[in-house]
Amino acid sequence: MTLERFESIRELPLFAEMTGVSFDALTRGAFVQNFPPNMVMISEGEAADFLHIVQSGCVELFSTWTNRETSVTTLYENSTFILAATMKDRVNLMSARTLQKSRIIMIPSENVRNVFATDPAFALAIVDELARCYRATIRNMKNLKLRTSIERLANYILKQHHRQGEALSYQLPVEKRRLASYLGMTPENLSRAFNNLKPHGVAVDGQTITISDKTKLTAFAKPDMLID
Amino acid sequence: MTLERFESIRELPLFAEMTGVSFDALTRGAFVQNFPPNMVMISEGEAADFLHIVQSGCVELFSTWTNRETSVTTLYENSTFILAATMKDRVNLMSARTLQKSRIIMIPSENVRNVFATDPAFALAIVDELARCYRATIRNMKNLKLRTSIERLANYILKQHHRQGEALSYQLPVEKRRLASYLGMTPENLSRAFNNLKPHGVAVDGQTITISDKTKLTAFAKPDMLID
DNA sequence: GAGCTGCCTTGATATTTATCAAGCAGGTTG
DNA sequence: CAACCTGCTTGATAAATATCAAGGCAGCTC
Repeated sequence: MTLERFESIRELPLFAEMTGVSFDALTRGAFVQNFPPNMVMISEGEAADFLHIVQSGCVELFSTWTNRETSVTTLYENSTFILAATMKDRVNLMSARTLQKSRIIMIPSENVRNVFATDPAFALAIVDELARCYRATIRNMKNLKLRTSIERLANYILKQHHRQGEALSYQLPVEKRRLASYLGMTPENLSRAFNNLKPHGVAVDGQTITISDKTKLTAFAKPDMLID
Repeated sequence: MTLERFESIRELPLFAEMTGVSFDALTRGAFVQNFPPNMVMISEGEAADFLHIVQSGCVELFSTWTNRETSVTTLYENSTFILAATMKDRVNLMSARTLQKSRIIMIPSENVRNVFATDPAFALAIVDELARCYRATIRNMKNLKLRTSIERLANYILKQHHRQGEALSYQLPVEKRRLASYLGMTPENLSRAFNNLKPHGVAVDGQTITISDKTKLTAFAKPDMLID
């Protein structure tokens, strides 16, 4: 029987098309957990025992190596994570921490693999999600390898502008130091990069970004369908 | 009926577990094509009409942006590519060129999607392959963001050493300029990076790498299960 | 309101990486 | 064999990026 607390995810693309029986099988043994901000929920190298879904709040995936750390991505409401490790029954390659108070749904990995084998609609949704995440990562890597840090920032500003309904003025969704890490630079350099973008039509005041000349910014950023 | 020329891939993990009927449906309309070296087979932005499999030879996936180019990965015998774009029916995010004379098997993307929906064993194999590629890309990105170019080279040398049966002396499998691009640096810098590794137990002569002090090299490279 | 604290910014400097310009070596070709 | 290629290397220099050290500012706490 489907518990009420999982209703919120039933309509997500990943679960919408599967049968009710499959959904019940999937959520058997699943649970919801509340986390305070800045809490490491998952450490890289651990077994992926649960598929995670952000019900509310915000989660950062990051990785470390010899005292260095880098932010890989930030996830918001309705995003899933740990899907690839779940499907392959392997350890996580990334760690996860909450950035805000967050509610996370956790579905036993074994359920995911079992239902995958029996419900074709779910299988299709899983493949779709995996392929989407994979392609997003390829784009991310192209961004890192083909652009300078200032170009990456310019394109980030344009993408956020688009995501926030084409608003010419908007708030950054994350702290600057995390943005810096996501874009592959230091916080100091991010500050300087914002200054470098002034002549290209960008004004910054705290968390507020204002695009004063979108044409100029676009000309500089050269956004690309196959990266952004 | 399965044509003889596709027998060679029947035993690959991606196709081994599916039914004969499914395999026939999959390879209907498929074909084999021979390419000379240094031939661009696929350009990013094009529709992914075929799933590609390297039967023999060697293929480089690469990407370009505003007159810059970067090598993303190099594929050898029995590797598939364009799988994510095939499953999502989207354009390719990367271009592909042969590095040597190569035989490529091309399977219509529509067949792949159709058989995915009807053959659970194939569906499982597809997900496995996608998740594997996705995780490889995450590792690649961690390598790029968490390490300097010299550290990346040191770990590359160790990985090849392992791949080539722990041989302390071996040939680089690709040209140095492509290796440089793969590792996210210029050919000039790759040369200098090799020089920098001399005191860490690496000797280079043309395409031949010799590890003279594996302990020292390993201490410098700090290889990591979650990256390499 | 005084004093913290954490994040961001700025300036000075160092390191890393790229660019530009020769030059070299091995293989190919006329 | 000489004249090319082409890819690699080296040196000099420039650009990009990181590090270190203050300092500023907003939001807390007491």
